[in-house]
Amino acid sequence: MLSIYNTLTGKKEPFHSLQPKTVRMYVCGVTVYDYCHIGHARSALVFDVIRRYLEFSDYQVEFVKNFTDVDDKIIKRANERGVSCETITAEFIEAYYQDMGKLGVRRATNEPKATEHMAEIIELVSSLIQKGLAYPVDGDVYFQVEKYRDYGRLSKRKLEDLQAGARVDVDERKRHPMDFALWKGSKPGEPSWESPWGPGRPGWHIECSAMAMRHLGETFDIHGGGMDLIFPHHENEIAQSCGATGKEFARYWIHNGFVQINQEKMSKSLGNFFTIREIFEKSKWPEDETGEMLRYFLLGTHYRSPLDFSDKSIEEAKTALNGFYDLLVKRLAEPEERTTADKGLMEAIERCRAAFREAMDDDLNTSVAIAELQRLKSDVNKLLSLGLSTEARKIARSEFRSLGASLGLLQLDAWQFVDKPRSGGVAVGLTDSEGRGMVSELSDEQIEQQIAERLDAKKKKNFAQADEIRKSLASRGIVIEDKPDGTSRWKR
RNA sequence: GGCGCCGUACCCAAGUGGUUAAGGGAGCAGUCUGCAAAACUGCGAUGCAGCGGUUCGACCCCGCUCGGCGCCUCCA
Repeated sequence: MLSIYNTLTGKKEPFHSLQPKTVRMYVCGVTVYDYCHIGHARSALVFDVIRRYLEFSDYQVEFVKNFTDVDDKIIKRANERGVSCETITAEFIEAYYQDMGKLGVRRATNEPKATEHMAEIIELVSSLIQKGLAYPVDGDVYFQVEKYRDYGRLSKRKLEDLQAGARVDVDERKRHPMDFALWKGSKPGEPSWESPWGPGRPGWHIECSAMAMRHLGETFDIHGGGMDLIFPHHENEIAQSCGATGKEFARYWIHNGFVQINQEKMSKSLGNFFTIREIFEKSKWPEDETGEMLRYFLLGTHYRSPLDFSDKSIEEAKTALNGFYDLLVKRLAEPEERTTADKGLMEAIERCRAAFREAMDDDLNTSVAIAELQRLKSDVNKLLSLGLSTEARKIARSEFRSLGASLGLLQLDAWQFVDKPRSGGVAVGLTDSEGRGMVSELSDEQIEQQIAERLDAKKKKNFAQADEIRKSLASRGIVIEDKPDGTSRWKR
């Protein structure tokens, strides 16, 4: 039974979907005016994993993630560049897909844009005015927070407390300083849509309410986003949505913790951020491996805890991943007739499966889930030396694959090599390599040739020459491992 | 000023009112090996920021102190 920490109640709660076997969830996406940084990556990844795990648990998931494509910052960027807002948003939506794709973040089942939901937004604002929860002023429309009883319920704040520390500009036209814009009258040169209050554009919060309700209904299961969205964004969404429908909006509110740099929140305003593409560009590893390293690193900490980003932590993820992929390759390279430990494998798998589920069921404890995968890795390595049949190896492989899939890990092509050995050698793809660029200069055949020469030298006890060849290959990123039977395997 | 979070070994990071405080990385020692590499085995917090309290018993509950962070404005 899955239980999830619900920001709304401040507790871990058993998860029950509204409709059996179906989960409807909405996650706040990004405002598309710039490249995404690792913080965005973490958020996207967390909800990607929640979605994957729900599917792994036999739910059908209707997953809606929006793009905010009308916003001050977009307008600003468009003006700076002298292009249209559409040009900007199209560019960064494309970049988003590229970056998240590299991280293995699957696309949501629905990815709506604010600009495509003006009718729903205007309708929602109108109904709030009708209900006396909002008021128009000079082409703007504001939500009147004092009229909504439960304002502050999500962020656990009282209106008075908010006011005391408020750093918002005093606007004479607002009835209460915390009243927020549902609709903004447009200034000349800004994108605008016709409305009962004149030409304008929606405020930030209303678009999410409108899109969520349009695609998931008035009440749905999960609403997620980064912790910084709790206030005011999600608080306002609740006020608008519940205010308009009189019904509950989202039932479970899930928020992920921040990525930090040296213990400080990573953010645009602090300037201490790394973009996703920057990390891929700087990485000395191939793209899919870098993606998985990042993913492993980001899932190594519980999703609600802060997470410090550093090069070192990424490298550590690499080392840990090597262990997994190396195991898969090993199983391939050494086919086996014996079945001595087959039974032990089944027990190990059963144990792992149960522990893995238990961990994930406990508020998505990916740290423990990964630890269980590690334990299985260790178990299998031990059993392997006792003797696992080819069939058993296949079973173990698919177990790693299926458990890994719910985290989006261990899905790399390297895995496929298990079925297709490459001329005696094995390309692992995850190894330490200096001068990776030179690797491609050596074909598999050339490498095999070198290895044959080395084995020959070894047979003649000419270890100096054998070591020389090994060294030479190593300098080109080829690592040789001698097997007990006198042959060698290699990897890049 | 208000609301909230965190402080676990060299590093990262789970966790529980009471059996050995997960797992990974690094390190050291050993098995294997011509030597390596990989794998395996062993070692590694008598203690979970500090001080009090509750309790038969606390790292886990309560209070205080110190240190770090977040939100209250746009923010994943």
